[in-house]
Amino acid sequence: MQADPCRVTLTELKNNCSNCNLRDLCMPVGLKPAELEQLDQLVSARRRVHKGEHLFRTGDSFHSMYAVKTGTFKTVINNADGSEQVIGFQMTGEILGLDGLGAGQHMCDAVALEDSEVCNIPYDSLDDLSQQFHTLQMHFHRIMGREIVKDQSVMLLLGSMRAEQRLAAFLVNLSERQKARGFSSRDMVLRMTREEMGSYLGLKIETVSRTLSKLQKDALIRIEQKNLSILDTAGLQALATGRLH
Amino acid sequence: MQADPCRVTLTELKNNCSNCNLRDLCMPVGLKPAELEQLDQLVSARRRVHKGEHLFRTGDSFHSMYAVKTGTFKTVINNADGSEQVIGFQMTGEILGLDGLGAGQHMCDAVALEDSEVCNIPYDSLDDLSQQFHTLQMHFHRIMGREIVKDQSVMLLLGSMRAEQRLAAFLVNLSERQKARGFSSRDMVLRMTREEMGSYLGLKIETVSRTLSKLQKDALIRIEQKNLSILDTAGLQALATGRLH
DNA sequence: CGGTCCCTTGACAGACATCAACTATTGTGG
DNA sequence: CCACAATAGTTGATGTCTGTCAAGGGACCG
Repeated sequence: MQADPCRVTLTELKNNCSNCNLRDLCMPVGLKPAELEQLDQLVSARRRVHKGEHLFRTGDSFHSMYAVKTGTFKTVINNADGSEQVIGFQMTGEILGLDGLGAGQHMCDAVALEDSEVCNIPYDSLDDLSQQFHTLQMHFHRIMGREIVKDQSVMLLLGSMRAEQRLAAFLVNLSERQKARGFSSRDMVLRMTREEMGSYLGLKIETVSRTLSKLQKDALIRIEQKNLSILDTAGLQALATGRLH
Repeated sequence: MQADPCRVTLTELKNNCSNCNLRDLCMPVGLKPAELEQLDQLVSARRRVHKGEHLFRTGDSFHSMYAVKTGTFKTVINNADGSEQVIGFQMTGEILGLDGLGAGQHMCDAVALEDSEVCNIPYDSLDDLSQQFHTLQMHFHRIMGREIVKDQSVMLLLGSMRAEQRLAAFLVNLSERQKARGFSSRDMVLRMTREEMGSYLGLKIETVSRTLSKLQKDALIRIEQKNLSILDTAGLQALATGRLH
């Protein structure tokens, strides 16, 4: 199985990490000018992925990681029995594809939730460059470390929270990530369906719907289709961290 | 907060990865003799940790990773509301402490489940050596990639399996890891309590106990205190992968 | 040998899943 | 641009799995 180039447009636009407005969030954090220039060489191409299309699939051989330039993705694991589960949502500035490092092939599907664009980070080149620039290597390790910690906090969520708490924690997390990107932490658009939320949170779609309704009734949020407003940040946070009930 | 040397014995025994019988499982996989020798220099000290003692704690600054030489550990996350959850069990040859890479401090507690011994892998040294030996760097990345994939498969378990399936998957996983270490995949000793199992699997202790009893009633396993025998590997596997019910 | 911790089992309750019906929204082709 | 179909979301009724509460037995340790 190969990365399907069929519907995915590969745009050979030159990237420029140096000037990218994501450089404080993404790969180049803390690099010196000379190192940044090298990184620019490495991150050579961007790639457009339309809504619903795959960036990569389970089993695709691993050559590259991807930084989300614009848009949103979901990553999905396919279970042995045919069922699938969303294991993450990636937004602007976040890195996709680290799952391929272990076995040399991707272990999940990455699908665009809206028309999106990613920067290609070829692993071999990053590897080589890491050998020259210690800062880059350290930063790469830090990114992987954060990925591990992030996954573990999801394990905590799935293992020990109830539906309302899971939703609250999820929304607070999205809000914080929006804020870190300079967007409103109060109003946002949920790019995923209720079902995808549920899959990620280990809940059925009906439970997601009911719980969102309840959060709205309790005046913590206002939700209208995909448009979310957080009305009571402190209250939602308190719910998420289990300081209530 | 510092690593507490109080009760943990630091033995300055010289390690020898070259001769270690774990070298096919652990850090040195696939290294050449010259590289192995360098690794021997790096992995300088071993450390004994008695049952119930901490190898590191949440908040300890991150200097080193650890390879389990003998024994078993659990890693535990402390939630904001005081509750805690087991997020992993580490056995011989497995690496502990990768969670510290992200923020420079450990994000979980590591506790010995029996008298154990670990090899110290100082991060700075590994980092330096990785710059010299590409093989080592690649191997380190692979280890981190596997950690990420492992965590994601636990997310799958917690998000979409029912109690019986979780236990089955857990026992199958333990069995496979035992086998990879040259031990019986049929008979083993569960080093953790029912409560720790439950915490890891997102189940209460009563459910763990009941479910184990049911697996025994169905002649899939035989369990007597901490001693487990797998009677029907295929059946357990089928249950774990959801090919039944 | 006694205390503590660990485990098991039963009865009951509660949270979430399932089933079902209905509405709203999005996408498609004429 | 409208009409229709397909997809997405909401809400109610009911069922089931797991959690909670409770009691008691057994193993381990000092």
